[in-house]
Amino acid sequence: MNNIVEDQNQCPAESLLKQLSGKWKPQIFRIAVTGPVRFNSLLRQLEGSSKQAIATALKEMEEQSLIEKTVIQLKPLHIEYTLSEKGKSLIPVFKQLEHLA
Amino acid sequence: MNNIVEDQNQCPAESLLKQLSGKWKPQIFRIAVTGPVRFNSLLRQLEGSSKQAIATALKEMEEQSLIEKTVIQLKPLHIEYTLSEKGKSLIPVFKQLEHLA
DNA sequence: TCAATTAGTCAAAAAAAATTGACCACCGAA
DNA sequence: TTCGGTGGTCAATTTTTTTTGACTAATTGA
Repeated sequence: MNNIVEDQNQCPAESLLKQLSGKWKPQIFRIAVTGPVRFNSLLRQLEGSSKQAIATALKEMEEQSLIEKTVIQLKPLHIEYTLSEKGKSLIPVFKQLEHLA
Repeated sequence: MNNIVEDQNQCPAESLLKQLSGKWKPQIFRIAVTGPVRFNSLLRQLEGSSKQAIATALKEMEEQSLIEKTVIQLKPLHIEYTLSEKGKSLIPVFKQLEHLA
């Protein structure tokens, strides 16, 4: 997924485009725009998805620093995923895409 | 690549994002912004690409109506690919992405 | 006539992405 | 103590995407 050395991107948009590519990432992003997001909640909202699908998407988005994972509580386990600053900076791009579509 | 029936997209940005996904499409798009583009010229510009790679990307972008194929001349064969209106409408999105990157 | 350029196609193989289904551990409520 | 919810992991398989390399066919310039 990630190329750091091999990508000497002549095309700046490309890397951001790649970070949002994948079957579930755009939908997760869109839901995350509205507020913090939880694993099992996503699983229920995204019909046709699976634990694995969600887990992979969240992990990659976290690695790309699009979202941040926060342990809210341990005792009854409660984890939240939130858009990072970088993630938030992509909101206008999404808005523009939605405007076009 | 295309889902028409199965995609009842809740996520409008998603389909446009998918149309620009693929290893070579963003780069081809970016070059096409600067003017009409030819097959072998792309092949030379995009290091690491191949005829097949370029052909597939161009074909899909044409199917998605992002670019238009025009036969300029037959006798010495000359074909050009140009951004369509839909393609041009994505330029601001690209600009925004480049601005962020 | 030979070489290069134009713009491709086709099939096979390799690599990457997505799906499927089993498994885990912990907590809380009934 | 069993059931449902929390948030995952792992391995195997399937599907999709990308790569590789051979092949085509017409035209132009030397």
